[in-house]
Amino acid sequence: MTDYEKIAELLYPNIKKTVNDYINMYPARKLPDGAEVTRLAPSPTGYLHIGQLFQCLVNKRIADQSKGVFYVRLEDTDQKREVAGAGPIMAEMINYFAPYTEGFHDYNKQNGDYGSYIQSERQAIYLCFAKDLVSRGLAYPCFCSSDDDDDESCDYREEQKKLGVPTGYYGKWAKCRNLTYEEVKANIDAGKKYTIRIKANGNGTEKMVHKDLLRGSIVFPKNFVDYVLIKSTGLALYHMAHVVDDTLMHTSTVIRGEEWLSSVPLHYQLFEYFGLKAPKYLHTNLLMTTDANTGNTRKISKRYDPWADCRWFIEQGFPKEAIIEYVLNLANSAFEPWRTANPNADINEYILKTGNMGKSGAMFDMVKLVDVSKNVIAKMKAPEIYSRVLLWAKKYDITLAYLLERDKEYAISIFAMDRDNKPRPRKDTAKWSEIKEFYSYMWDDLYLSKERNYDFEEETKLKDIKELLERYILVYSASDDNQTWFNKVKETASLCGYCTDMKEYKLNPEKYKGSIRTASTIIRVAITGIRETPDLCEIMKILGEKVVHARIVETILAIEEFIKNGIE
RNA sequence: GGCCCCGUGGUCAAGAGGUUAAGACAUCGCCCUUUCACGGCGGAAUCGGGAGUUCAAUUCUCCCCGGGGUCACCA
Repeated sequence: MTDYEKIAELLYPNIKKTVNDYINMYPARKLPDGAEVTRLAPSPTGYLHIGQLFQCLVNKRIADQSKGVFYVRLEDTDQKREVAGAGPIMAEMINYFAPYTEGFHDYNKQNGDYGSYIQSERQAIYLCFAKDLVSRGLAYPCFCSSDDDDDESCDYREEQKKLGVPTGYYGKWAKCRNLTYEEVKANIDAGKKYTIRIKANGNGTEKMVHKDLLRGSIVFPKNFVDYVLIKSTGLALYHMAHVVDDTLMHTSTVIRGEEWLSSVPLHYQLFEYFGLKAPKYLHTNLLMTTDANTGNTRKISKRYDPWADCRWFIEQGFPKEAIIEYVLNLANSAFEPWRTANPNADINEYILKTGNMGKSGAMFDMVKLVDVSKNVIAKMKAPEIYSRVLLWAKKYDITLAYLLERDKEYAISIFAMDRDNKPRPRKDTAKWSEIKEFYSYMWDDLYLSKERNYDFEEETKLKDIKELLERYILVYSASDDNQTWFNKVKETASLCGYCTDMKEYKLNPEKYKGSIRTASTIIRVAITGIRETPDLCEIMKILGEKVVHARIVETILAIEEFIKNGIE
């Protein structure tokens, strides 16, 4: 037995399995040629971040389009940062946007043959791999930390900064690197806690090449820092878990954010030490935003940007297709031309090519999302909008939900306005939360409960409004078709001195009180309170004779009141 | 500061030695129109800077500058 083997036994007498045992336990997946196995590995520290969704969608697409597998693994090795209950909620969100079968769903619900998909349950595996490294002298126990906290008590970092050399545990600062069996044993016997560190073989000048699926060849100095692999608690760090898990779970391509690029040398070293083949890597760009206060570009943060949390978009009522489309568009610029060419194709038919993904940080543009969302909603028919809005409203707006359910047909007819019967549908709704306010005049419950604030045009005189409405109410009939309806509006307008021909009006505006636009606006405002609405004739038909009548009369009365008070 | 990534209009970006430097969103103007939205037409707006290589550089090389990431017993 070598000293290394003796140390390994001393540290982990109960680990009997070998690395090979585990490797044999999880044989390669049976998948068609070219199938990619990808994963999302969130840590349960909060809720799904929009940047994670970005990673998630790319991973999912790459797997699906190659007939491979996309799975979810919970990286919960950091108990300190863990937020209770966050894991299952994250899984639910991932599943909402990118349905998956294999992996973690809940602490008592996992699917797949390569589990556990919860890292805290994999401790024995990591320790086995660590023991293997220790027994071969490629890793070693380090006692440099103080007993009760995770702060390295060695103050070598300050010294290194002063010296202007890279910070880290290496070289002469790596005091535990060459401890003998006897020294290790003495420390252990003294009850000292220890971490396991990799014994790096780079010297800071030796180079290595990483071939990234997106970024091409990148030259790094070979890793020369003895990073911690196993914490003093016995739990693994990301680097160790990544190498072990992605090997055992047979991940073919690791797609992760650019923030991981700088740890690639460490990961390669680990694979090399284990004699394992590293997966393919793709390091994506990062999602950014402009800081409202400083004007600087920065990473999207949960602290400052409420929309960093994916739930925000759902609460706002953005359809998930819109969110997916926009994020995919950010990930891959070829998406938008594809969507233009295939407006009705299922999003799962899109083939995402890794070569033309963006390399530089992408600004998250809410305005563009809104546009994408409007287009997505514009493709929906009224019944679909109805069920979508209802589903949303049940959770976020019970008043709306009540109105929708009270009279389903009525609600659908509202959503059908300027939409189902038009070649080019309206594009004015981006999210469900806008619906209630936008169509508030369509429900008396909402309309009557609000303070009336007639939005007539400034220059229109009250007495003229009154006159027009009084005349119009006499000819109005709920049974009129669109043409008849408009003819009546024109006749009334003409009688009151408005010009019904826009060209004529533009030539001689002084001859008239206003144009047919002015007259129409008066009726529109009398009925809806506002100047901008879908087709007025349709609105009046849906509202019905009684309501239209009541609203016009109410308006006339209100105007009389204004006039009485000397307002013109 | 060391190492690494990135740099085309306000935003996402196509272009890979020779182009009037695409397209989408936003913005401005006009048209259509009973309002708004839609739609149509048009405008303004971009190759970070400097050296090289070349007959020719947005495109290749180098330097600089700028932005970002990372240097934890976090992921």
